[in-house]
Amino acid sequence: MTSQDAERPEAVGTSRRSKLTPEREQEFFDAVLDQLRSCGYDAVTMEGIAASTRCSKSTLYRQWKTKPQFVAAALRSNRRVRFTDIDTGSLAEDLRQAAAAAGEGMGKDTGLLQALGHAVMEDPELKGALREALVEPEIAALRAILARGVARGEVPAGHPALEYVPAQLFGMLRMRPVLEGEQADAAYLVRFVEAVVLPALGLP
Amino acid sequence: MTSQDAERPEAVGTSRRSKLTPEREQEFFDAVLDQLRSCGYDAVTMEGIAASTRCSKSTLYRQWKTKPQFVAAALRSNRRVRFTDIDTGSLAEDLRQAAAAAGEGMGKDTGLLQALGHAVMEDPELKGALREALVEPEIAALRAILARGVARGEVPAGHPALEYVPAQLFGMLRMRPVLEGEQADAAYLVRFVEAVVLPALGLP
DNA sequence: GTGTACCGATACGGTGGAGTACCGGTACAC
DNA sequence: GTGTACCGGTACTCCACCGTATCGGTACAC
Repeated sequence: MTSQDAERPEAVGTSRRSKLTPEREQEFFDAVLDQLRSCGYDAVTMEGIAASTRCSKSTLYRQWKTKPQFVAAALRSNRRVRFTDIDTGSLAEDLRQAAAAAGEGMGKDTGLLQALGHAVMEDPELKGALREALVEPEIAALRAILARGVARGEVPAGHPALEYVPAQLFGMLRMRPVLEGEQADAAYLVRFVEAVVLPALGLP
Repeated sequence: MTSQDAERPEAVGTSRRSKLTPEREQEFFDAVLDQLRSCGYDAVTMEGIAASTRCSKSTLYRQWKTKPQFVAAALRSNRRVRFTDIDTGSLAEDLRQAAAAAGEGMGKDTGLLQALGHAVMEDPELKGALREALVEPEIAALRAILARGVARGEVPAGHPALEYVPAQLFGMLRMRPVLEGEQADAAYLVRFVEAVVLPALGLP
């Protein structure tokens, strides 16, 4: 219960006005993201977050001016790319691993994408944070995988199926729950890659 | 403006208590659907719908007990399938036409799907209405197209890419706006079908 | 020890939407 | 013509949330 900061090496000489530790801040963000995923954007309330993290609304409003800014900050805190480490030397295998990685951990990010749906339309800051935190890094990493495959000569440059690969992966991830009522897990996505993506690219 | 019922054969002997004509009812539903598409579920308010259709909240609440029930009724009124008329005798051409049809008119339905995102989680009635009105009919029609192709021998039965076709189409429709910021129009979807779906099925 | 500045709690004003209640008008039945 | 039942309008209660203000407690600086 008490402030369990122990030592916090980065916050020594610098002028950190807020006494909130980064860990504490992350607690807020995690609460926001959980709430977003489970109940949608409108269900994220400053009062709810304050209550569930045992802080006060004042504290939240001291750090972030408005709710959209708060949510945007939480999104940015979530930035982390899953596809960057993938580089097996074979495009087919890279794509399989990307599919597996997507299935493993990305139900979460897809949930966020879903939750923010229309809220994004109205607040440009939210929109920017969403793209910056979730969409663009993953897309870029995926395109890098594809570019390496092209550079190795596995697929001819400009192959018409190339441009659709990222959207296909994300699309399947997003649509399977809607169409079939089941999560798009790693096994499903790997099967999809092997049944559709690889053949479309002319790979075995 | 006046009650333009003319004749309404179904409402003769039976006890139709409400004096609302079906056309009037459809006005309400259209307002709900428009609002859903443009601003999301939480933006649909009984007061807003009442105002924009020049009826009174009382009227709405006389017909439907709660807002979710009202929205569900509106969804069900929207049921209409777009893919059923497609049957050119060639699977490739059928899929091209389906893609075009999807691009033409279905930004609308996809908008609904998006708008209802999480609201669906909380109200089973809404969830049922959504599936019943939007998801299942289109999927079924698409599967029928595929089954005809299989029956004609254009694609071997059990081809692994078959099961993914509906999700692919819906997925692209849904993800392009997110990933590229542009609508997935008919031309885009037809190109996608030709670049990915047909090759994956082993069609020219 | 003293000061300062932040934290957590709580109370408050303001807004907006869900439902409800009531009322006058009117179309249709008979 | 009279009655009935529904429609549209409006006013109302209730409630949840945003964002602000105020206050006591306390950790840390010096």
